Amino acid sequence: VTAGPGGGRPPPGPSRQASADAATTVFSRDLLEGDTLDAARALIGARLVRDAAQDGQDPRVGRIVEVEAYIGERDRASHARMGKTPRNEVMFGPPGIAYVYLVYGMHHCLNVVTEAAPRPAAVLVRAVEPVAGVAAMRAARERTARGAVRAADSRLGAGPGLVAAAFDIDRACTGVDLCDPASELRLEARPGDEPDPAILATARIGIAYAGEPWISVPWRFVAAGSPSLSRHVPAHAAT
DNA sequence: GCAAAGATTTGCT
DNA sequence: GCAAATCTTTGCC
Repeated sequence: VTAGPGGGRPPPGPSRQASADAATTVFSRDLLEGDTLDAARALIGARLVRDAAQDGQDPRVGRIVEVEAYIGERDRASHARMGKTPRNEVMFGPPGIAYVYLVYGMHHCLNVVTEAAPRPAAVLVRAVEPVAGVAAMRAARERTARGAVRAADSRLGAGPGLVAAAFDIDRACTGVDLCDPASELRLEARPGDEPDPAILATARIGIAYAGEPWISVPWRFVAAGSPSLSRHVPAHAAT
């Protein structure tokens, strides 16, 4: 395909105009198979990608800038704390799979399953910085909100429920292999020409029910200085 | 079978 | 800063 700037639509078939774009690579499943805290850090800067619903539209791409780790049955903040249930079953399976749940009866949250089966763990994608497909993200947000979305472009994915809304993610996405380049919803590696993000670690958000030490463990990771974080980062956050 | 609570977001005071 | 919106999942009777 030799389409010029703003040029034609991609051809049908499995080749996703691979030659026209800067080389993108799938996010390696190996990075998700080991320690979940390492996996969480590795996901900062990676891309969340959703293919366009129709030819001629831009795919949605978000740079992951905020995540949280939920690790094992002993983590009282994790959905795995009550053992395997119908809802959390996928957490006990292989890494790289999507786990999506509904929270507060209205918001969906996307997790990436980590660690080898049968260890239950996952990383919650809390915020992304829009990179491409911004119009599609806003349109999806407005469908969910059933009204105008006043947020700035940089804030379209600035929270776990907002990531799901902007990317049309719901529980039907549970089980999708996010490391499969053929998946409509997937992860891609940080572009090679982008520097390593500076990462800060803080306590996780919204888990006061879990008690200590789970409330305080620094298992939330953010890309320092991103305009798309769900919340402000404490000044003394660890690296 | 029923009650309670939740890995959130938004808008109003 | 606080409360409402909204419904699934889980725990207990």
